[in-house]
Amino acid sequence: MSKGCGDPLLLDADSRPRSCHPLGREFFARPPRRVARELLGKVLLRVEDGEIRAGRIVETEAYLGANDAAAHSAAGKTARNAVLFGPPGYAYVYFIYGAHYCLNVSCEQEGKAGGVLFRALEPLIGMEAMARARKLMTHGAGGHFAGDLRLLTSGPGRLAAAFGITRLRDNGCDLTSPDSSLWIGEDDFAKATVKVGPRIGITKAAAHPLRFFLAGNRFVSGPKSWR
DNA sequence: ATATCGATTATCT
DNA sequence: GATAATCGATATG
Repeated sequence: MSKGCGDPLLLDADSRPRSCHPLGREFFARPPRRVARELLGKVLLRVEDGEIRAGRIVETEAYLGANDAAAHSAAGKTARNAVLFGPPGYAYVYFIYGAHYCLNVSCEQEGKAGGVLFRALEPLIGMEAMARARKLMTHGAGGHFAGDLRLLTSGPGRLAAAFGITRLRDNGCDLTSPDSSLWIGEDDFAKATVKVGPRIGITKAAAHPLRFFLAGNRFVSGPKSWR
């Protein structure tokens, strides 16, 4: 039983999230370790053609700029990773394994690299659109996704696909502005216990405990033994 | 339930 | 030319 399931966002007449307000730039202008931990329980929103997709952030990883061999920014600024060196609160989207996009948010002040990878969300709103974007809609289900909701947003590649995130569209997007198609909000969610462990899928600097997740949440990625 | 493996391409050496 | 902050399919216990 995951916490947060019965914590719906209230929507006003414009279908805009009412009880959810954007996180300010200063939230992200801090060390990635801190931002990664505090992002747990916050909400990622995609607003497109008046339609909303939203998910509770339940798993993140911190990447520490120059002091972290596993970070994309470790070897210095390039065209690909430039957003990580820019001002805080912007989307860094990269393409990996010839197949998947992954979403990060820039941290620290401009000039200092650092970021947080979004690893898993608990779906709140727009599961049908997420299933469509993931190409998981089954025939004859009457527009309702009947499969396991974990297939939508449990994993960095999956959540990016579910939210229609691509580098072309979203790299450099301001995640602190509700006028953006993609932004991060805060509601009255009471955060559950946070757990920490080593990051996933990396070879360099693999031992550091920089993966954060909500204890026992079923939407945390990977096998049960990781939750 | 856990393990292994192939796919596929942007980016960097 | 090698590598990668992943996923889904398949095999095996």
